[in-house]
Amino acid sequence: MDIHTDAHSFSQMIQAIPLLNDDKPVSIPALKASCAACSMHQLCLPMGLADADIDRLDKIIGRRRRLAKDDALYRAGEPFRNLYAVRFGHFKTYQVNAAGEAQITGFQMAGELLGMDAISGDRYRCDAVALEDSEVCEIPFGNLEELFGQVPTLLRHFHRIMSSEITREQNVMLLLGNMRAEQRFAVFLVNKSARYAARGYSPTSFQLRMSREDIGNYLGLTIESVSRLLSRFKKMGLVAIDKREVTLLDLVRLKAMAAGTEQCSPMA
Amino acid sequence: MDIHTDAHSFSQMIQAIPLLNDDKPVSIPALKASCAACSMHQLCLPMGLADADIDRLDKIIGRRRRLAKDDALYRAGEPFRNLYAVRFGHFKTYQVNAAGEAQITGFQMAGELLGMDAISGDRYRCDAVALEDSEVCEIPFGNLEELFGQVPTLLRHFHRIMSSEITREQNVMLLLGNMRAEQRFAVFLVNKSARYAARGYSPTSFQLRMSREDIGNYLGLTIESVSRLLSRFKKMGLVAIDKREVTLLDLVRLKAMAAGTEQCSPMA
DNA sequence: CGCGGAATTGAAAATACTCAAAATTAGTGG
DNA sequence: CCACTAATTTTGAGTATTTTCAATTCCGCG
Repeated sequence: MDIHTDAHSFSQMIQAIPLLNDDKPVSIPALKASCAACSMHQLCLPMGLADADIDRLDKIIGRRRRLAKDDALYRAGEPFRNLYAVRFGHFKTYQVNAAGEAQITGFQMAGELLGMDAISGDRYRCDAVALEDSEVCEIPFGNLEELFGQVPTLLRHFHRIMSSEITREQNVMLLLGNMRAEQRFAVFLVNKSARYAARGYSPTSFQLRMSREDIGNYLGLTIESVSRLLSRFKKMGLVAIDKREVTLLDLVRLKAMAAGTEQCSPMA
Repeated sequence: MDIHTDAHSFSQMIQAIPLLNDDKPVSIPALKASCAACSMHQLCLPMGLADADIDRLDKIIGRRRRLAKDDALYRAGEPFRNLYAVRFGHFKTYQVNAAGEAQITGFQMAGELLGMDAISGDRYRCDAVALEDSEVCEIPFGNLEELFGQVPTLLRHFHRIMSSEITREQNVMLLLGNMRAEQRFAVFLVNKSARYAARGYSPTSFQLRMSREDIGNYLGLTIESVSRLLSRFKKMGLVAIDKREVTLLDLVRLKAMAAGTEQCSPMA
């Protein structure tokens, strides 16, 4: 309901952001992306590509899309045309079952690819929603497929990305299938830590972009359990938390808990 | 311990199976596969390929491998060279965490592809173990990648297969994240039913190839819970079971339970 | 026929959930 | 900018589903 206001203030904010395109004139409002200039190109699809090949990739990349908090990038059932690479901001993807209950299947951050689950059915399989004001590169999949024939390095990297997504999901299955609540939560925090570290941010201090409810849903726990877990971790000196700003005070112990080597007292 | 005996009797059995290769002389003991002649080629990698392209695929396919029950097709940590397509038999794949606990991430049957999670790390990420005497086609991934450049249809289908694997795992996340035990088990049965139906087998009567323990592990439940569930379903007239031979007596109601539309009484 | 692994069943315990209320935070309008 | 309202989060108490531990039973196999 108040998304409109958000979107408006966000579009004002956008004006202030310097455009990174410099190679060619920018057509407004359809911003074109430039992988070479993107800070995420070491993590994203163009990883490891020669400059010439990055240019070819740039040519097929569609416009950028900006989304305000709570905007849907796509929704389950919509026809699949594009993959999306997150430029900045954060997203969540979730599936909705027949009974209308949602399961969050992932949280995505800058440099990560969205929409790969849609390739097989020609329709998006889940909803992708921005957790904050965000920007993505639109990657028309048909064009990408054509490019695969010309840039084998790109194809190989794409396969690696899809493969890691499979691996990531297997790790979540492991988490949901045989970890207790406290271990799940430790894994969650340590995983966030590592991903921020990979992007040059602090591994011990970051903002949780999602609500407690989202965390709980992702971890297969209720919001109350997440809240209690957080309180307990705080009491144990493992973390400090102010609103959604987390500081990991004892990353060593958190990692041990995530690995299952160490455990703390019951919920009490 | 009696695996050796199994393997021996199995290798005897193998002698009796007529070889399907006819194009060229078969080098023994490295059996070559022929996709065109394979009963699974409508479900497997060659799906939708023109005859000429199937031939090209055949040329790169490595030997067939036969495995006795409990044999490992590959183990986590081994270098990744091949994908494997199941010709007949059943497999399970499982990950082992730092604490040594396993989580089964999938059960694979004829026509399904194994090893896709290994592409990103150049090593297998999980163990793949035969649930019964089985056979796979070895698909050297390097060769497959070369073929992708020449057979775009094959590439597209490969992407669809990887994408469906992502989708499948998302569905398991949904199952583990927010379903009660009885719903999980109903989903499990209905899923098996559909996959057998797709292969021309009865959707209402089939053998569970895995132990109760494997089922429990996969569903995030204990073996005791699975056993109780089975007893309850039997008492309700939903299924009949003799050892590992299941008959689904009320597929409609099972589907409703799987969808979350209907639920039965608590564990009592 | 007896051994051993797998499966079933029962009783007790524990983890996490539900329901409910209070406290905190974010958003909105004056 | 502040105050008010709505939403989110925290905390508590009681409950329920599933687990754990233990004892049988069932079956395949030697």
